[in-house]
Amino acid sequence: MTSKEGYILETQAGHLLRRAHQRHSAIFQENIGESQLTPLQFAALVKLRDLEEVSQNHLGRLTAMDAATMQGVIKRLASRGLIERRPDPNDRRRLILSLSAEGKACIDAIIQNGSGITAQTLAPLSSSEQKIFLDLLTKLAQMNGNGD
Amino acid sequence: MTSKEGYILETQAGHLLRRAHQRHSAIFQENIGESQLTPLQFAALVKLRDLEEVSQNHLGRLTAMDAATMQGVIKRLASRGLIERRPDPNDRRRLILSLSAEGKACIDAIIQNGSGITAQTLAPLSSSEQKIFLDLLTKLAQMNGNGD
DNA sequence: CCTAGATTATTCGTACACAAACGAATATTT
DNA sequence: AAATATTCGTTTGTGTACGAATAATCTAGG
Repeated sequence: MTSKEGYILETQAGHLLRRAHQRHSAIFQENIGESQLTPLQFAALVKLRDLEEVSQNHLGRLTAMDAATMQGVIKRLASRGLIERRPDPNDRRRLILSLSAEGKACIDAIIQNGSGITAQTLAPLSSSEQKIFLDLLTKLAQMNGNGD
Repeated sequence: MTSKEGYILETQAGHLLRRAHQRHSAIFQENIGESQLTPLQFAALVKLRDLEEVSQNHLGRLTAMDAATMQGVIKRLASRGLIERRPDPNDRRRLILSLSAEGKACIDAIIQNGSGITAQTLAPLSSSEQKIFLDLLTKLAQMNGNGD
């Protein structure tokens, strides 16, 4: 009777991670407002706001996106006029990315919501549980042997 | 100096969930063997193995995939001969899904790896931490007010 | 019975996600 | 300097992810 129930999908870490990520994405979308930024677009703008100028691949590493994904995200942000691309005079392979005026205004106006989104995502947990969860999750998010 | 560092991307739940899910996917792929099943395809086969027969949308709800996503996953599994589709005589809208002989053999042979993949995903945590983490993650994976 | 509403599967469009291969450019080695 | 290797950004192909729209079908209420 238990022969084929030895493996319960609902208790597997991968399945739960996927569902938790789904739920977070839904919360993100409900709270990001009319800018209609996606989680990845938001992450790219946040990092760009911190660093002022970075190359495309470097920004990809900082936000955990591979080169192909980054290319699409940047293309969409650039087509909306939120970021600017210019060639690196010291390395003609590179594109230097920076926020446009609109991009800076957009992320400045929207970044407060970021903490609210995280709070709402973690709302099912108590305050102490949230700390523990983030601590453990951070360990699980670490890739082996890289990190810029 | 801290004016623009108030929001740290690396400590946000959404970013960490995304990275942890990325890491799990990589582990999954390294351990799934030559079947080359994806996490979603694996999940669909596992559920189908438990239930013998389900409609497509119902299986989607059980595995947390929307109808459009499910359609693609099922189409690929069917084209590989791992599952079979037949119309429901009691409801002509529905497709009844079931494992084919090859599908059953495939998932039977591969499901043992499932626990290993979870173990490897959680390996950075101690045994007691793993229990706590899965408990908290389960709470965060719960969508509000549904679940079939 | 019969219409209004819901459900099933499909399709379209957009956006990740990543392997693989590519040309151009830089870096390293001999 | 020449040959080799690496890095940068791009493109292609496959697979999620999901909103929105659709045709076919079922269900419920009048």
